[in-house]
Amino acid sequence: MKKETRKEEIINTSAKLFKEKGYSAVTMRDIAKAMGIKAASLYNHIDSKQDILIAIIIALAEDFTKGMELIKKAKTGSLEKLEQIVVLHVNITSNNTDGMASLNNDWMHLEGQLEYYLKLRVEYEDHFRDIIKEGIKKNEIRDGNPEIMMFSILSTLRSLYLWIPKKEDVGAAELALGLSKVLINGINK
Amino acid sequence: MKKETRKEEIINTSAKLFKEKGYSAVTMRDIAKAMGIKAASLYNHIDSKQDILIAIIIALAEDFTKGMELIKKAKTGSLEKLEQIVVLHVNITSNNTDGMASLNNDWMHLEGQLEYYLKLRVEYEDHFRDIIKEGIKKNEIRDGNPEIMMFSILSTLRSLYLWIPKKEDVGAAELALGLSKVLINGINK
DNA sequence: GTTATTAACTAACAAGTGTTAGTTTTAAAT
DNA sequence: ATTTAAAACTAACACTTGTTAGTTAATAAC
Repeated sequence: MKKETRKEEIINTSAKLFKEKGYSAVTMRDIAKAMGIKAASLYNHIDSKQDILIAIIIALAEDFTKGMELIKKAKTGSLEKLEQIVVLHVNITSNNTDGMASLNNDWMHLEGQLEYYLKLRVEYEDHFRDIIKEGIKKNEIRDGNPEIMMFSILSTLRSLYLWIPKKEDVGAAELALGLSKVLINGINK
Repeated sequence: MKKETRKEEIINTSAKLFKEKGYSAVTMRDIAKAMGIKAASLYNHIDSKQDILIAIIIALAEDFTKGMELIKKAKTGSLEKLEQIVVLHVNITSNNTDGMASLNNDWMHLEGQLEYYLKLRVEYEDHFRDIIKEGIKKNEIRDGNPEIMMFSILSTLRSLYLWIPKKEDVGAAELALGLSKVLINGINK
């Protein structure tokens, strides 16, 4: 655990505020006040408000891309791959619930990097869908609408940032296991 | 279909813009421009920007509350009740995808009615959880963490507003059916 | 055809926005 | 002790924000 730089402090403080009110509703003065300094002082460490948002979102998006690369490569079955995706989301989200709020809700306020972000997201979803389709073909996954399946699972995983902070008692491993069970086997007896 | 009043036009236009950029990033001038009038003219029909948000969110929240009342009363099994909840979400969301974006993402910007909104939401979730717990007790639902089950299903249903506009070819009934299957039975073969 | 009523307009306000310039303090290096 | 660099400060800028006041145009009622 190396101690975070002032810049990282700004980014983390901003992410926390962005989670509460959204990027547009948070002012540079809000961020400064939360750190006990003046707004102008922030500019000794960052170039603009926009740069803070980019730092938060792009780092996370690339984490997901890297994780998906590994899962794609693995020579495991479709259901194991889906379980690994669940673990990926639980892990990344556990480490940065605040940032995940921006990734989910404030990506449209990206200015220079919007196209890059969208590219990463589309690729991620394409790989996700491929895993499901492959599973259906190999008879490991029930025959159904793969679009609905992906939407359902991904919606749940994308909402984890809201849920994890409220359930601190549930460990990451336990949560991933419980989620995998529900997402893969449903709730029907 | 009675023709919508000017006030309703403002609310619907606003909801559409709020969905794209969020409440805070949309200005009264944006709303006016989208309607081909000047910002000041909006105030002949509404009292404040805040009132627009309240109109969008509270109406939807009360629709959900009413729907849940009916489902709660019904003398059906737990799984049927869950299916009815899916239908409720699909129907309300299909009729107002734009408004659902505000309900999900901009509720924290409610000023006078925030507590009321939160009360409705907590009650809704309480009833939802009760249905799952009842189902487990009656052996209709797999024995597992009811909190995770509710979170998973509700996350999916709350994301419908993102998904329905992209899949216009899938009808409401068909979607509700496919979703129920996936949420209740999972994807495992 | 005059009168109300509705809904648009122009102009402006006070407060808040991100950001810059220039200066002072703090702390480390020589 | 002096110099240097990092990080804080004050003050201000140009612009945008929600909203109000006062006025004019369009529509319906009599």
